[in-house]
Amino acid sequence: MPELPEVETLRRSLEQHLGDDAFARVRVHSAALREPLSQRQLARRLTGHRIEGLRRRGKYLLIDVAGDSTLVVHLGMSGSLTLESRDLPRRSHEHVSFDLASGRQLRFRDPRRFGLVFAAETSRLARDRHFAHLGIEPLGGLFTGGYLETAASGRRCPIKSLLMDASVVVGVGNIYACEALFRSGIRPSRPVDRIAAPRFEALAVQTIAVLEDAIAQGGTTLNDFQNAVGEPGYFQVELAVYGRKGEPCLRCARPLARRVQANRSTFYCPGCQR
DNA sequence: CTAACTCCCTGATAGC
DNA sequence: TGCTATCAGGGAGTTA
Repeated sequence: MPELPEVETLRRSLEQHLGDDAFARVRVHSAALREPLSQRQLARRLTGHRIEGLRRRGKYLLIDVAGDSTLVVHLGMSGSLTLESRDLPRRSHEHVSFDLASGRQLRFRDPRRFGLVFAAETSRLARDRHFAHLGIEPLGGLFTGGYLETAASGRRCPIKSLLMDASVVVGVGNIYACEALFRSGIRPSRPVDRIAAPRFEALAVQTIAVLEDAIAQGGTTLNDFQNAVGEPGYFQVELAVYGRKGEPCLRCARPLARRVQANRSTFYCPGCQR
């Protein structure tokens, strides 16, 4: 389940291994993703263009090419983007392949097809409908307790919903929301209008901390996450609450609980989190 | 406006 | 062994 740390891990591994390269050919094998893939659009914007840089916005990976175009990739639930040998046979659920000038191939694979791949004009990307409504980057220096408190004003939703609201702050999915709330001692169901300033501050600090810790470990690999060259992450061994229902809390040893909140599994400690 | 739901998809796993 | 049910969830859309 790629969240911000996994996408950042992918970005860094691509940056490291891609080097100076260019798109030579784009092939769409199956177009039915979250939004229909357009071979024509991808080919027109990418073919023959040199790769100029790799960026990330929330959970979106952005590959900028010469000529004011950007390849946008969202991994959804089960997506992967890997550098392969061109000779390697196509695997199931490989929806797009990008031949590179160096002879290698970049492949997008996504069994559950919640992912997204498209190309757009770089200079208009911020106004694209996928990005226009997005909130701030949690690791961008503006994410503070005060920011969260302001975002919460006038709202009464559970704090976990606020933390996972991409129009407030991007990149925080179910796993890291659970972990950040555990680290800050806040119960996920607590209404945002019942949280005082110091606790918002703790939550901002701990959200940043858990994301940075996960990036340092190359992300979390529960089932299938891998970076651009097929390596897994290792943060799963440091998860304190996610997936640990019934197991002892690392802080107070009481059994951890699981509740369904907003149709998502929420893991927390009934003892430590209030 | 907010909050809470539904849907999309397939692989892994549990239960019988 | 082989079936069926359940679960995983980001983001868009719908409903109240």
